[in-house]
Amino acid sequence: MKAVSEIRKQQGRESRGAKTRDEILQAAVHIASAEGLQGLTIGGLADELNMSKSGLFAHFGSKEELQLAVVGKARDIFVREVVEPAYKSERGLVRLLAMMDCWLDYVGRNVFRGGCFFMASAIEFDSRPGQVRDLIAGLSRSWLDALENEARHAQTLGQLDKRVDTAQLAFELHALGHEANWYYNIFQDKRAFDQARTGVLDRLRQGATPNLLRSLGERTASRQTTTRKTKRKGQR
Amino acid sequence: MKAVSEIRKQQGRESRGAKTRDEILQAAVHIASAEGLQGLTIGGLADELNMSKSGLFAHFGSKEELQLAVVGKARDIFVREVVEPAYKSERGLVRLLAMMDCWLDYVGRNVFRGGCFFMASAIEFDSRPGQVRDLIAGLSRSWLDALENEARHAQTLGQLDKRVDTAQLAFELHALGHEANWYYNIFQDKRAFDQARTGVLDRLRQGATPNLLRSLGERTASRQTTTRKTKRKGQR
DNA sequence: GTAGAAAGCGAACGATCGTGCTATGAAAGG
DNA sequence: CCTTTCATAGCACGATCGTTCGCTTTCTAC
Repeated sequence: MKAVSEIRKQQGRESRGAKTRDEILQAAVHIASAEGLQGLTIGGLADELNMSKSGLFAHFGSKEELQLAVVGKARDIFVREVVEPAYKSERGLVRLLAMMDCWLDYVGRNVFRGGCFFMASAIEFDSRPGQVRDLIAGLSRSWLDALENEARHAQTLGQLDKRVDTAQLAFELHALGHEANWYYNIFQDKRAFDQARTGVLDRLRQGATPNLLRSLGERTASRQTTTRKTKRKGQR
Repeated sequence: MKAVSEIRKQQGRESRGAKTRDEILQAAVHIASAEGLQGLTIGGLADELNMSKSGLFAHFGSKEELQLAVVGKARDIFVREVVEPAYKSERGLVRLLAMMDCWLDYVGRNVFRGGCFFMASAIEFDSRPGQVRDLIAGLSRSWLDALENEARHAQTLGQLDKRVDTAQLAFELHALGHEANWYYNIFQDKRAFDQARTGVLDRLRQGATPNLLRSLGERTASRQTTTRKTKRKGQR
């Protein structure tokens, strides 16, 4: 009978197996973000954790199952580090801005060793059919939809001009986030985040209704209608 | 003496070795764009070309050398398919727009099987120090600089407002290109290109001087100050 | 035509890949 | 305490990785 272990699970107390499984995934997610989900190797992962290959393997049964679990773990981390903090802000344009801010922050904090996990794995698996690809695509879609959703809500609140195409806005905001991650990781240059934030504010300002423009203006330095020159801080 | 083969080389006629080497790289570049530069395997590449592993290997001497050659070949293709066509346009904003157009076009034409080669390999190698990474970073930088350069030239021509931060503009245009590639490959949805082009035009329109605005307006459908709703064509 | 260089092939190397099978230790239930 | 279950370890497998070496074929220079 497994009644006790079931109860423990419900109480949040993890069984021994679930605990090491989580430790495995914790390490795996960082390796995968740097080396890729394919470059993540069972032997290498076992070494890093001082475990036997077979003992680790038994937790998943196949490499694909491990990859799926890793993606799931990465999603949990993304939710904890980005989604939840952003969702503390009030709904509407403020939350949309918070979502972008938290996202850029999470990239800059190197939450994953090798940059945003989902961007890396999306590109790695985009031409490799299978469950892993589908899962990644679904999660990417969710985040994109969340951005668009919040933009639409901002419209119903009268904070965003109703003529704005929210799908287009979400696409462009998402593009700025992606570019920041790419630029930061390939050039090791934190200016990427300044530029991304500048772009985000510009996009939002462009569609904001006049009364909201003032409140947004208070949060940041003023900016003329054309893109402002940012002083080069010369960060490597 | 190798005088004759030297002369042949100068005449553009390739030696036998150089010819097969080129065929190898041609195939390698497509595999690498889909499977990654690490997923590109010498045995698999040899199979695809009906060659022996060792015969193929002899052309490069090491896998890293092969990877470097593949990146070089990808650069040649990028120059032929994107840079040269765009550089036929007159300098200034027109050429800047052409650069973005050719770039998006090249992604949509699936010039590389697995999407834009450089985006994939940049993300794959961004946390993997070595010559390959450095080469990719350098080429990425060049393209970004080319965009900024053209924007600056547009300023000297009086086509672009001098207050525009050209680095910021290049960053945002580049972001739209990257996002289009990402979106198209992960969602198999060509609407990515419409959205990217909409964004590009919006960015350029935002910084263009009044007299140029008219000529740009002739090239495309008119568009109010806020982002216009694009009808969903429901592709795939 | 013949010598020598260049190009390509086949077999094999040690390492590492994912994946089984079996044994052993720890924990849990009765 | 005994038994059953679960977590982990050890070992070995076939496949494939990058790489080496020696041999054969093909081309080129004189």
